[in-house]
Amino acid sequence: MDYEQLKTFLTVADVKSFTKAAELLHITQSTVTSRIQAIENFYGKQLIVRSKRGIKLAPIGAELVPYLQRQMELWDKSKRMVSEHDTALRTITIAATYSLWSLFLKIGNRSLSSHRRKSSRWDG
Amino acid sequence: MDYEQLKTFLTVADVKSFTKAAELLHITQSTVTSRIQAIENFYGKQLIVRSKRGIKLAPIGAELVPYLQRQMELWDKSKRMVSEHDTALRTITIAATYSLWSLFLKIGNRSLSSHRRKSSRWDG
DNA sequence: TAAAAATACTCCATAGGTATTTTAT
DNA sequence: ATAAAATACCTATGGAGTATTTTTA
Repeated sequence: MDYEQLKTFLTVADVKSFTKAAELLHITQSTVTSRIQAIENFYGKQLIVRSKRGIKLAPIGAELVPYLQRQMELWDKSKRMVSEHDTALRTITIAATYSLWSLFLKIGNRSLSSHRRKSSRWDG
Repeated sequence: MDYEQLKTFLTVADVKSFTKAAELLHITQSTVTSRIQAIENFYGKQLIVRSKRGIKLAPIGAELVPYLQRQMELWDKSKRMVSEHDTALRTITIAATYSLWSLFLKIGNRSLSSHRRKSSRWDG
């Protein structure tokens, strides 16, 4: 399970729709489906119940959400730590919880550009 | 970044060797190299300094470790939650920290068998 | 040399897309 | 007919291995 899959799961859990989540995340619905399947395979259990009238979280899925939110927060925090490490600015930590997840999504994720190093290793 | 990459990074950070980490994790050294590179790409920064006499954590890498340990704990906790969800047993939570990481590795990770469901979706 | 990490290369699995199908309203 | 999720299919990327190379002790 990776970062994108986790984000997708939390979004689906929040908006209770695969299609809606896909729009918010700017990916296709089929990608949402496969990411959710990937997470369900990771845990070896169905986390989301697809029923006649829309979807809902399975009990274990609901139980999982706060843990995964916390994990997501840590992930983002660590990303922020790294990206702000050399900017001497000590910025205010935004203590948003992922319960207002969809708001966050509208703000958008500033994509951490994958700046790769050119210099040779072994150069300590 | 995913679970395996994170585990690999923490192992390398612990044993301060790619080769040793590879043995502990039962993967090849080249896989360790590429997983570390993947994490460094994720964060967009070098986390491990390869120097003349072995490797060491870059400052930001060291700063990151406790956060990533916490994240790993949450990950494992969530896996345990799910796998123990239907066994009525309320077992004792093992509150091991990942500072004794290599000990854990010797015990080995019981692989969560990827038990996939056959029944059709849409059957709520 | 010997040991450790990086790299080149290959193979295969997975991820993500488009288009289509299934299911229910 | 509409809407939502699943599936089939294709392509491209990435992951993991083996073997080799580079670098330093």
